Amino acid sequence: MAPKRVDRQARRDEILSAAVLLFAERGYAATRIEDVAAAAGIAKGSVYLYYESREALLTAVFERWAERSRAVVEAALSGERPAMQRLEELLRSVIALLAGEPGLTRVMLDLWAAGRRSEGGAPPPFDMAAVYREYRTVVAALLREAAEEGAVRAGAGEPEAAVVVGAIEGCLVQWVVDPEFPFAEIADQMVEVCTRGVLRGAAGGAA
Amino acid sequence: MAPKRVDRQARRDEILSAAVLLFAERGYAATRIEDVAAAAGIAKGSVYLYYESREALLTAVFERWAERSRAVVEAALSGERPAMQRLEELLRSVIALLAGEPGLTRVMLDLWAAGRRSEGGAPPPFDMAAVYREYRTVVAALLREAAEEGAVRAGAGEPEAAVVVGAIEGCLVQWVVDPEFPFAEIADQMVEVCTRGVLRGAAGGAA
Amino acid sequence: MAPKRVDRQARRDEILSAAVLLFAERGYAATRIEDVAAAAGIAKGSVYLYYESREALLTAVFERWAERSRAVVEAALSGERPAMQRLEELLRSVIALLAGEPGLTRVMLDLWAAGRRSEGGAPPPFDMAAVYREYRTVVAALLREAAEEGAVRAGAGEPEAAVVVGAIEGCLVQWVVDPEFPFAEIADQMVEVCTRGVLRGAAGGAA
Amino acid sequence: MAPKRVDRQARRDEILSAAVLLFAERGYAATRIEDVAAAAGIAKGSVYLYYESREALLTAVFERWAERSRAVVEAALSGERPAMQRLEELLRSVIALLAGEPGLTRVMLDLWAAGRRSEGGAPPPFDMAAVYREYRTVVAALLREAAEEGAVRAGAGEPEAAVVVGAIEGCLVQWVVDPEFPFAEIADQMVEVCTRGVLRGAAGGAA
DNA sequence: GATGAATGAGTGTTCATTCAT
DNA sequence: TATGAATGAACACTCATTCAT
Repeated sequence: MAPKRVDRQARRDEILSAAVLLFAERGYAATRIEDVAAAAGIAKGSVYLYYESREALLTAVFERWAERSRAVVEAALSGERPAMQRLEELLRSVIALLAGEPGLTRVMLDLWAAGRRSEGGAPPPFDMAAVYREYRTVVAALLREAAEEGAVRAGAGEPEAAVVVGAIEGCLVQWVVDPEFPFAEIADQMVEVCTRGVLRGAAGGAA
Repeated sequence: MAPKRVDRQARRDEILSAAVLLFAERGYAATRIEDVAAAAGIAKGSVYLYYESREALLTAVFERWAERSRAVVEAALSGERPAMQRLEELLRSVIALLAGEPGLTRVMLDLWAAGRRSEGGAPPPFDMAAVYREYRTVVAALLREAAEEGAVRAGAGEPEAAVVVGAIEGCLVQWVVDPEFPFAEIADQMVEVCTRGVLRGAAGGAA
Repeated sequence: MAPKRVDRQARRDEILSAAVLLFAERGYAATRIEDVAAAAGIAKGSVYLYYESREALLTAVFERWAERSRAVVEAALSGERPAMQRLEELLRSVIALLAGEPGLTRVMLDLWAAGRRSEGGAPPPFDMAAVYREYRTVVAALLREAAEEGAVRAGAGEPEAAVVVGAIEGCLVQWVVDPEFPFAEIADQMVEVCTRGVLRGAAGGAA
Repeated sequence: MAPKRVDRQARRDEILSAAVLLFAERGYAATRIEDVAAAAGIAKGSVYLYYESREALLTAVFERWAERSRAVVEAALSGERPAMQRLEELLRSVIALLAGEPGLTRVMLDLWAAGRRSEGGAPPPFDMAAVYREYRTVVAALLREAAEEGAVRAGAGEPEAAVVVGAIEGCLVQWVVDPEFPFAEIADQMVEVCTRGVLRGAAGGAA
């Protein structure tokens, strides 16, 4: 009549954090449920009280990241500043988010990979492609707005947005592949190259 | 001469091609040695006559790709054109290489992932980080050269190079994650954004 | 008196009934303690307040059935009618019992199976063989009595009793294996075949 | 080029025999794949080279038994003797088959049980009910034929057939549950009770 | 060289049972 | 007494690798 009380969500988070740590360290493929359990300080079977399966853990990582990502995007977009300013802010926010969560970020590789899956049967448990689609849409919208405001070259659209998004993700890749890579430290250059390019005599106002 | 050699190499290549195909399709983790053997039209055990282990196959994929990559870089760098022209050519070549080998390219995910590995013991069987380091070095060198020629903003160096390299890799990611993504079709925008940025009136007639 | 007792027994019965239902539906092997608990409307752990173990549940099913069975046998045997009449009554009672408790009956399979068990170590928790031994003994006794009364062929004994008992159990098997099988509906034929056989010109009085 | 040769069917049979032995001894539920492998003198994984799954092993037992059963039935039915003679022969053959394969026979329990399965999803992997349906059909046909020949009571049909079939299965149950039970030894009584019943003076010299 | 049967370590998942509340 | 979270032994199945032929 006095059932044991447990903060389910808290426990879920603990487990997930342990999983993120391990996934980041050695990758999803090399991480056993038992490792996660041990890292979370519980028994193997207990993981299943909170997550349906090993894959559900990866999905949860995706969700944690997607949530963070969404929050950052929304925060960056609100406000009345000029579009270009909001874009720059968005880029800096995303970079800061990624730089601030190295664990979550290094799992990205596995999230990208899990988005695939064919043959086997089961469809991917989450839609990574949609995330990038949305990023591009948002950035493209800002670019168009900025073009209207005269700040950006007319005609800039999704392709340009893809490159901007890509620049960040691509730096991320370099960081994931090489922890020495100074991802956080080159935020300025990411923004600058995206806005002004590398050529000399680039237009004034930006960055 | 060494007819056996020729034969042997041919067979190695066949197997590797089969492996690339499968790795691209379903990922390294989901590809069994037996699948590779079947796709190559040989028996499971025979794979081991040509490759030490399953992982050696992935390493070989890396090597095939690194080789192609090196060739492209070298080709793009030679010649006497202005540095900026060579850089643009390099970017276009790399993009063309990637776009032209979708299979190899989609394995990139697994190559990135295999570059990690800790705890387990064995060190990564190949050094992905080195590849990007080299890319950056080459691009940075071109940027500096171009700066001396007055084409590029003074001070551009490794960080800017990282962003340029990242832009391509980041678009690659979007393509790998979403086969619908028009990677090859946005080559121009990759180059343009990297060189001139998105701002209006940025850098003159270049690119 | 012992209100707790009453309560306790009532609860035990509820749980057991839930178990019988589930065992009948999907078999003992496929029935989890948690299923039983849920079906009984209590928590998993509470089952253990009433039954030592999962196996104890099966044993209790056996006991419930053995009890019913014993009651029926005793009821059928009492009285002063001719032995043959008592035998027929016994058969009909047992058939009615089984037909009237489809749930309990369909668990028979698991009770038979649990009677085995070797190697593992623990001896069977209840003695199914003894039940059939007793059935045979009772029936054989009736047959002998009936023989003395001139109703039954002289010499009929345990073997004949086994066949009579078997006829019922065998029909039961057909029913358990195939719910469409009209077990209850062929009570007459079970009795008739056992007493008069199938041959033409069988002696009068029976059935 | 000289692939190892193995008599696949022979190996399958060896494994199956080992399985039958163990299933008979301790039941399907208590028999681990590893036990079967050990009993067959091979490694765990090798079992899977010959059988898809643990359940496939049980299905194979069913098939081995169904095959034997079918052969016996066919053999008993052929010939030109009076129907009643063929029926008796059929009964004796089936009894002999069962008595001669104690292992196979004691697995019957698990075959009966596996014929059920609900809820879980997957349909039963084989159809035990169909076997008994066929038995009844065959016996009923013989009874009708015998009735036309004047040997059997007019009107005897499926219900009577069910009882006859049941008598054998029911004795089987008693044997399975109690290895001491003299199944083989009471063949005569099974036949006699089924044909002439137990009543005195019942049906004349038949059987 | 080529084969594919054999191996057995490795792992996700289940579930009876325990026990703190 | 009742609960249900926690445990961890158990087990089916997979697959890289080996090796007899």
